[in-house]
Amino acid sequence: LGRTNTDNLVQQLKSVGLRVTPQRLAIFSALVSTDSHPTAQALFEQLHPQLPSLSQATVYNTLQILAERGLILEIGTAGDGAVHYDGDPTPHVNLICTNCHGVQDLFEIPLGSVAKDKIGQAGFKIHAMHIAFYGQCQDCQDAAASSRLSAGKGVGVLNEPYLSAE
Amino acid sequence: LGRTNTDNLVQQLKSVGLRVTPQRLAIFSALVSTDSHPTAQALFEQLHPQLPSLSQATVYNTLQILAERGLILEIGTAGDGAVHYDGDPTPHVNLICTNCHGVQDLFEIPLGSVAKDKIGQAGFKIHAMHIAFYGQCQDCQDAAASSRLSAGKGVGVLNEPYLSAE
DNA sequence: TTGTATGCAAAAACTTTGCATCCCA
DNA sequence: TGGGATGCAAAGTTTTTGCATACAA
Repeated sequence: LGRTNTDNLVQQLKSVGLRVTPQRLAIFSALVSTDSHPTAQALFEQLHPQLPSLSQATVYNTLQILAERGLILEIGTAGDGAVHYDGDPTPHVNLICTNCHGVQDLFEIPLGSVAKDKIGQAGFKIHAMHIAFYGQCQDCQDAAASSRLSAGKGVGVLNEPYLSAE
Repeated sequence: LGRTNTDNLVQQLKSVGLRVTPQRLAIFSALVSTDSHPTAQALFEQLHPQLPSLSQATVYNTLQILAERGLILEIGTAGDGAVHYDGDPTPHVNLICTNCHGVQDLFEIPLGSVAKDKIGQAGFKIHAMHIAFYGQCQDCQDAAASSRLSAGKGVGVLNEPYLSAE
């Protein structure tokens, strides 16, 4: 991994108010560098040989905080029992195989009647779908506003249209 | 719950080749009757008092098989560590609060620039989104075709456009 | 230096499994 | 009756927590 890329990751960490540690950089970098969608366990096993001092707790904590700050994306479950992570938080579609639990990405979000064609091109047979927006409900916003408890640096709110009409 | 409603659930179970047992009916019915998106644990705790013989394993197994057959929907994680279920498999958007982990439904799927307005009406502030299609990847289809191992009753494939353009 | 982040290990929580029994079709 | 479904309890995974130490800023 070149310096440029590492610098970029460092910038991102700093931009959301996180300290830059070797462990964080390793975890973040590994996730961003892969097209797979690993679990905390998988990342730990991948990194541990090179970074023997790394602990599982750190991996879990780090992934959680990176997702919280919007640097990575938490993918629910892929049908196995564990949480998977996606190093690219850019809005995109995941094609999740209910058989092998693999996850493919589709960056041109296909909508309307176009969906079938695009996804069909990937040879993917759809059984079910799930669309989720993560954020804060009205109640939690109200509670936060009145209690001032969550006055820290919050993550930004997406302001653009998330989906193109075609 | 009236007889009509129960009959409907019974029909659904039979239509996907599942036997009708008191436990299944109770679990299915409880999930369909609520607007919340409970976990296996939550359903167990809700039903156990009325159905003392019910075991946790049955709840986990039943939810898994109902989701497999498309009668209910498995929602990845809501940010807590557990799998949530949605009693309505009709394609719709979930608004998941990263603070309280509550899940709201939005049945008119808002797309394009309409998204912000519709979701804004719900008072929801979006931080991230996730769109997922579940199904079978090309490799698994090929493997199934050649080995004939998964020759049992499969779930149907969605054939209609999943999302309306507006 | 100061508060965050880490490592370690134990604990908690969630989920699956094996097997004998039961019971729906 | 026969194969699927259940209950029970134990085991397996995944994830969180507490606390002392280390370290980035």
